[in-house]
Amino acid sequence: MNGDPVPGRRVPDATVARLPLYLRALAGMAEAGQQSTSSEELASAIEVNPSQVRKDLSGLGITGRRGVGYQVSDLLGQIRSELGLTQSWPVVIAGVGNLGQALANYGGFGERGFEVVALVDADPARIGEEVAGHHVRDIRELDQSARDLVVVIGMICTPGPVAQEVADRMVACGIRSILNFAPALVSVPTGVRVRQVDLSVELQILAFYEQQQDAGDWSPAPAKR
Amino acid sequence: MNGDPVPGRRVPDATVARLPLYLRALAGMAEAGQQSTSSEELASAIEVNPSQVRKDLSGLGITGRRGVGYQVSDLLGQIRSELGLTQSWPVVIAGVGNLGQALANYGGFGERGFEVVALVDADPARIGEEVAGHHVRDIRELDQSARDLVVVIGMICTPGPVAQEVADRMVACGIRSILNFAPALVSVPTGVRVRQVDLSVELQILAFYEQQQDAGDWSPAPAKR
DNA sequence: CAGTGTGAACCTTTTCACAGCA
DNA sequence: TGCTGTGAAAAGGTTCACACTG
Repeated sequence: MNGDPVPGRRVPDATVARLPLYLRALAGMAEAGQQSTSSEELASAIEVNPSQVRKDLSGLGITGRRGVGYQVSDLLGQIRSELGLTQSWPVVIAGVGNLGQALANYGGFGERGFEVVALVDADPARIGEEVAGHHVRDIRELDQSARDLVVVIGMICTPGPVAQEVADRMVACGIRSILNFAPALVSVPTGVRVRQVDLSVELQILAFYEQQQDAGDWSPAPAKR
Repeated sequence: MNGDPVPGRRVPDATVARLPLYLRALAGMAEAGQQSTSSEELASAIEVNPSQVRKDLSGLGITGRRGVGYQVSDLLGQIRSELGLTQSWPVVIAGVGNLGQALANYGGFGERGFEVVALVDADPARIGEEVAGHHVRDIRELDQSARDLVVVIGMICTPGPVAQEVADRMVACGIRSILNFAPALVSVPTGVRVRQVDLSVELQILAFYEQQQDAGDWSPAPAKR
């Protein structure tokens, strides 16, 4: 199945971004008891071209059977292993406002091997509160918590202005991957990865296309993501 | 009318995706009382190449002064108008679980011209509740609400399995842009736009790169500044 | 001069087309 | 026969280099 003898080399970023989508589609098929699938079925499930699917998979060294397709269970295992989801990843959330609480309670993480193990905040009123089965701790204990729990992934759910400070603190205690929901860019030393998720950015992009439609009538609606 | 290589205005998707980032950077500058800026400053604020900035702007027909730079206030106005943020967009949220509530309370939308005007849910226990200053209404009244309030943007914050059903309902009442937070792809007729935001996808991508580092030899990955 | 505007080179990603194999 | 695997072409996006101008 895997334990990959490391087939090709570097996986294109665009492929990496699609792996979670394949995973979701495959999980659905497996749950429905489906045994095998095709590049065409996968492609339509995630809305890309079938050759794209074949390129992605073959680039990972994953191979199907010609004339037949891919084995759902194999594929599931291989992609899961490629994404590093065979282990469980402890995660810390900084900032337990509305968004932080929502994420702490969000079931989708656990299902995929991410376990929220600590919540921290700077607001004294919040410290000690119980959220999603955890005590909220003082952010100044982050160092302690992160090391104790071997956390390497942190999520920032604070207001924008303090995001950088929180990120620095995370980096200082050995966190190497940060998912930043605060509406501010944070900068980190090389070797640390940041992904930015700004909810209002997505809305603004929708507004752009909405307004395009109103303004000048383009004949064919692209309909692309 | 003709679907040909139109000389005028076709903004590349990649540019559109950067506009909200420019906007945020510019808003910060304006707030700090800064009068003018350069492609270099903007570039470093959003972490792209300066020529990228000049390409983006000139592609929008926005022009600076050679040897000088761009006027912050002008630029702000032009990008805001390009994004359609001179008007206010009424938005409806379907699903008031943790995430829906967080979004309903999220300040970042209002600042940018998105106003949450209605919350709907299918759970009888939730209907009538007060969330973020709104009564939660029965999702079956969505049609009524959406038309009354001229909503064209909807956010889906329901569990995955009902997302498609909710999307269909939204489309049926005239909503043309959907931001889908549910972990499921929804399909819609052409002319309706969907953007998918899956919180666990982002985490999975981080996990991939995290694992890469652990696994392999240390051929210094670019790690782009 | 400092910093924009832009053609051309370059790189990444997607799509096409078809050979190859169960 | 049906569907994978993959070179080759096309499209899309980014970076370079430099002419140009206030």
